[in-house]
Amino acid sequence: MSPKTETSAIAFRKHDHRRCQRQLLSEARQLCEARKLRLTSRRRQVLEILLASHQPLGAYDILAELNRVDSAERIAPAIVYRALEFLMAEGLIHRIESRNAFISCIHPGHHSAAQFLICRDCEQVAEFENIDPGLLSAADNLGFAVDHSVVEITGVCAECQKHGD
Amino acid sequence: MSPKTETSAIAFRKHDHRRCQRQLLSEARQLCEARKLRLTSRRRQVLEILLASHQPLGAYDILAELNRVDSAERIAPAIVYRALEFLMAEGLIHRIESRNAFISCIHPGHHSAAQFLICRDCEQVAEFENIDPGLLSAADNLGFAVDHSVVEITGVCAECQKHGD
DNA sequence: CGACATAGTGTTATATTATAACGTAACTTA
DNA sequence: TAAGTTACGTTATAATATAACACTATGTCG
Repeated sequence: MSPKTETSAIAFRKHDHRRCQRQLLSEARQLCEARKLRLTSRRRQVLEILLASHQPLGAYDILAELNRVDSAERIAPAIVYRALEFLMAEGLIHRIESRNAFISCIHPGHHSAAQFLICRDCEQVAEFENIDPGLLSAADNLGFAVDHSVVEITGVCAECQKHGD
Repeated sequence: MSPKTETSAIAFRKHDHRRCQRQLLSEARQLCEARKLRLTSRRRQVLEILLASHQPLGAYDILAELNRVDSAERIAPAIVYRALEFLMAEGLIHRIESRNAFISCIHPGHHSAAQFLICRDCEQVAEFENIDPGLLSAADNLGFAVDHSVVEITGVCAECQKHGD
């Protein structure tokens, strides 16, 4: 396994997730500061909810979590979608199209193409950077100008295979 | 441009679409016959609507088209979704996750992984077969068992670049 | 043929995901 | 502090998808 794979597939490896979480939040703060953007408390709340795991959450799951934590409020969907829009625009989270869900990015702010391996059993998601050069060269041969890529591979991770489905 | 690319990127090339359409419908019929499956008239209608172009259509677009063509009926969403489910299971169409839409498959019945280049201007979609070997080998190194892949690259095709956006 | 089993369809209702529109609050900067 | 801008809150609704159940068509075996 290459060092690159080690970093990318952190979701599928035991790691100190508290530290992972703190690290990513701190990178997000720095990034917003550098870009003169406001990581408001709503945006931070939504990011923190996503940073809590390497699993994708639906917008309404995030909404439920916000409403659970601060049970005095009754937050509406638009609020969550707006925070998600901001976080995606800044490369702090990704949308998993095949699940209508969102996940924290492990390389915050890199706008490069991401690829995901999604375990359908434990729902952990590993993120990789950089898209298939073969496909890119096919696009290039066609004169196709690439903008955005969605690469989502679903399957069963090694751990879940061990435990049986 | 390789011969493979020529075939795959048919959507981005001038071609006799009538013939393309007839050919794919006939392949679908043969495939269902071979598999002892019923290509009922509903299923055929939905397939034909998708075969009419190399553009993805939403389930509700298909529904509207069914209701337009046979204005006596008032068809419900479930009917369309059921036909789509059958056609996907048999590899006659694909779902484009990044658009919540469906498109006819140009290699009917091959259950192999498909990859798409989607023009955000003309909405034509080119389909390629076989997934990035680099990503597959990363999956393999992790002991990740791949089931299903979603590879959707959005951009602007050569023709639309010429015409300016 | 006729009774049964199964697969497909039609219908109603509802769940899930996402956005539009508009007013208010908070921050920023002169 | 006033004006401009950005973000938030609220209400309503749009767009996408599925569940549940009754009815119909098709196949099949006695």
